[in-house]
Amino acid sequence: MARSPKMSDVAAAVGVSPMTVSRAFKRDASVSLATREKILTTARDMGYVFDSTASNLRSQKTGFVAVTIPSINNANFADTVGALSTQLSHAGLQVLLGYTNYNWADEETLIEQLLRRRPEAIIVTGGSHSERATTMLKNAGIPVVQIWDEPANPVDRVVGFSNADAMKVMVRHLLDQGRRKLVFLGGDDLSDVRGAERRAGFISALQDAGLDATRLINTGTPPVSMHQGALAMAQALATYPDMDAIACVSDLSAFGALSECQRQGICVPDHIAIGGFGAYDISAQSVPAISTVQVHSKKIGELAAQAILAALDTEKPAAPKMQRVQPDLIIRGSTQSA
Amino acid sequence: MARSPKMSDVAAAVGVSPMTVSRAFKRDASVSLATREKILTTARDMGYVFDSTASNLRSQKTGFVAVTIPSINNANFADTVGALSTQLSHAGLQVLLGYTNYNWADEETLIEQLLRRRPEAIIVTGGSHSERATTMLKNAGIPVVQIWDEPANPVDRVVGFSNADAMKVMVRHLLDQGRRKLVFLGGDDLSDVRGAERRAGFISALQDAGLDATRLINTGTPPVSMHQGALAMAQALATYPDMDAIACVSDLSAFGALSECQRQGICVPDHIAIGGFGAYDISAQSVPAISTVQVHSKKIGELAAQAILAALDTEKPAAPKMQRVQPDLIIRGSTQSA
DNA sequence: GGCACAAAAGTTATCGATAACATATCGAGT
DNA sequence: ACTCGATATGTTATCGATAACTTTTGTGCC
Repeated sequence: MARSPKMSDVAAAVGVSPMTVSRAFKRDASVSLATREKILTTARDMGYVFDSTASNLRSQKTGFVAVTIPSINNANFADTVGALSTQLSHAGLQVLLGYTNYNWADEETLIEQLLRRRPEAIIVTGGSHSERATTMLKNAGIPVVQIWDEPANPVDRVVGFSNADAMKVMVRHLLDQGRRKLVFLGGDDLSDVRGAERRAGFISALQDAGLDATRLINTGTPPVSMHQGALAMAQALATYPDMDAIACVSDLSAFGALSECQRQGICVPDHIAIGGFGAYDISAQSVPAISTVQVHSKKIGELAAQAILAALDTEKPAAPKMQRVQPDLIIRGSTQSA
Repeated sequence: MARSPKMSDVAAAVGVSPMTVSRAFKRDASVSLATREKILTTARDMGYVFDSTASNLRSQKTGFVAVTIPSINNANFADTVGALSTQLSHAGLQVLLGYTNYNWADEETLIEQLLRRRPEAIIVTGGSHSERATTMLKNAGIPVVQIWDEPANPVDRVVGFSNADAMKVMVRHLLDQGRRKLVFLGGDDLSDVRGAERRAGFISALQDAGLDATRLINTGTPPVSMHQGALAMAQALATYPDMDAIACVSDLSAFGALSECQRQGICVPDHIAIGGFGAYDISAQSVPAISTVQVHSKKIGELAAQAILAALDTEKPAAPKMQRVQPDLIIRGSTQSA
C-alpha cells in the first residue's frame, strides 16, 4: 500500500490550500462551514490521519503533560493518574506516563526521557530527587508540579501533604485507644521516601508520648504487598509478643497483617489493633474493617491538573504555589471494639 | 531566560557540525570517542535537552508504542502495562497509554488520538471495537496487537485467551466439588466484553451439565468493586436462599462477597463456595483464600511486547499471529474444605 | 613518498503542519 | 461609486534533527 496521505493530499483532493485544511482541523479557526465539512469528510474518506509530529515541531506544542509515578501497580497512584488524565483531556492535553520504580536513578533517566518529548508541563510524584533531576526540572522552562509529598525545597508548584504528620495522626489515635506497645510495619528500602517519612512520623509521635519507639519491622522492597505484610506480622508477633497495636505503612500490608492474625487465632482489635494507610478498598471491606488514613489521591490529581492548567493559561493570575490536601483519619473496627 | 539551546548551538560550542552532534547522541554512529565525549559533556553543561519532536518528524520514528486499556485502576491491566513498559523500554520504545473506560465511543476517540502521534505499533486491550476503530487499526500501517481476548476477527496479531473457557473451568471445578445451585455475580454493563464473556461461559458450562443457568446477579458498572460485590452477594442471598456456590466476575467482587458472608455469619466454603477470577493478591491473602483463575497478565504483556519487537524487526521472520496464554485454575479454601 | 581504503566529519535537502503575513470576497454605509 | 471592515482563503518561510550523499582526515602498506 502507498504512503499514508498527508494534509496537502487532502487539500488537493478538496481543491483548497493546505492551510485551509489545517484550519479545518483546529477548533475556532475561520473556515466556512461548507468548506470545513467537505474537508473533514474527504479526509475521513481518504483515511487521512492528522500527523501531530509535524504539528508539534512547527507549533512548539505537543499537548503532552509528563507524569512520573513510582509504580503503576498502586491503587492510590492509579487514582491520581486517572483523575489527572481525565481533567487534562478536557483541555486537549494527554498524559505521558513513566515509572520510577521507587528509585532515584530510574527517575533521573525517566525525567530526561520525558523532557525530550517536550511536554508542556511535568508532574513528578515525590519531593526529593537526584541533583541532576532537580536541575533538569528547574531548567525545563515548563510548569513543574510535585505531588504527594511536601518537598523541603520545592521546585515550583506542590500538591501534597506530610506523610509523617499523617502517620502521627494514626499513632495518636492508637494511643487514644489505650494502646501502649506499638510496632511499625514497613518496607526496608530507604529509597521509598514516603514509607520512610511514615516511619519517621511513627517514631516521632511515640517519642512525644514518651513511649518505646524502637519496635520497627522492615521487610521487602516497596511497595509492600499483602503477602509481605503477613510475613512481617508473623515476625512482629514473634519478636514483640506483648505488642498491642501495629501501624502499617499501607492498607495492603495491614490486610496481610490482619489475615495473619486470623490464621494465628489472634483477635483484632481486642488483642492487637491494626492501623493501615491509604484508604484502599480492601480496608473498607475486610472483616473487621481496617482503620486507615485517607490521602485523597483523586483530589491530588484534580488539583495538580488545575495547577497545570492555571500555569499554562497566561491570562490568569498566578495560583498559589503550595496546596495541602490534608489526609483524614478513618476509624474502623480494626482499632476500636464495637 | 533565553530560549533553550538547540543542537546547532551545541555544535557551535564544540566546533563541529550539527550532524556530528546528532551522531554523538545516537548509539553506534561513527564519531570518535574524544569528539563524542566532548559533545556530550558540553551538551550537559549547556543544559541541552535533545528535542525528539524534530527527530520524530525527520526520521519518521517516534519511539512510541500506543497501548489502550479499559481502566488504569485494575491490577491485572496494570501488570500487563508494567511488563509491556519494561520490555519495550529495553528496545528504546516508550508506552503511550490511554484509557477506554470500558466503552467503544471513548475507545474510538482514543485510538484516533493515539494514531495521530504516529506510534510505531499499537496494542489494544480487547477484541471487539467500533467499525471505524477497526478500520483505523487496519489502515494504520503499523503492527497491531489485540490482547486479553480472542477476537472473532483478529486485526493482526493476538495475545489472549478465552474468558468464556476460563470461566467454564471454574464452574466445572465448583461442580466437581458437588455444588449444584450456582449463581453468577457480575457487572450489568454490556460494554464490558470480558465480563459478558465470563457470564456466557458460566451459562454454557451449566447448560452442558443440565443445570439451572439462570441465576445471575448483575450489578454496577465495571469494574465491579469489592463494595459492589458485597451488595451483590447480599442480593444473591436474598434472591436465591438455597444457593451453594457463587462464581464471581473478579476476585475483587469475590472478596466483597466473602466479607458479606462473614458479616452474615455464613460459612465459606461449607455453606457456600466462592470462586473468583484474576488471581489478585487479595484472593491469596483472604481467610479463607479464594479459588481463582490466574490469567497471567504479566505474561500477556511480555508476549505482546515480544510480538511488537518481532514485527518491527524486519530482519526476523514473521512470528505466529495468534498466541494463547492459557489461564490456570487455582484451588483454595473458598471452594474446598480443608 | 604515494596509494588504497576505512574512519570521521561536513553539506544539503527534507520530514509535514502552520505562524505570520498577504490577499480576495462580499455587504453595509455614506 | 467608493471606502471600510469583517470574513474567508492563499503564500512563504520555518520549526530542529537527520537521511542521503559528499568530502576530508587518518592509517597501513609497499
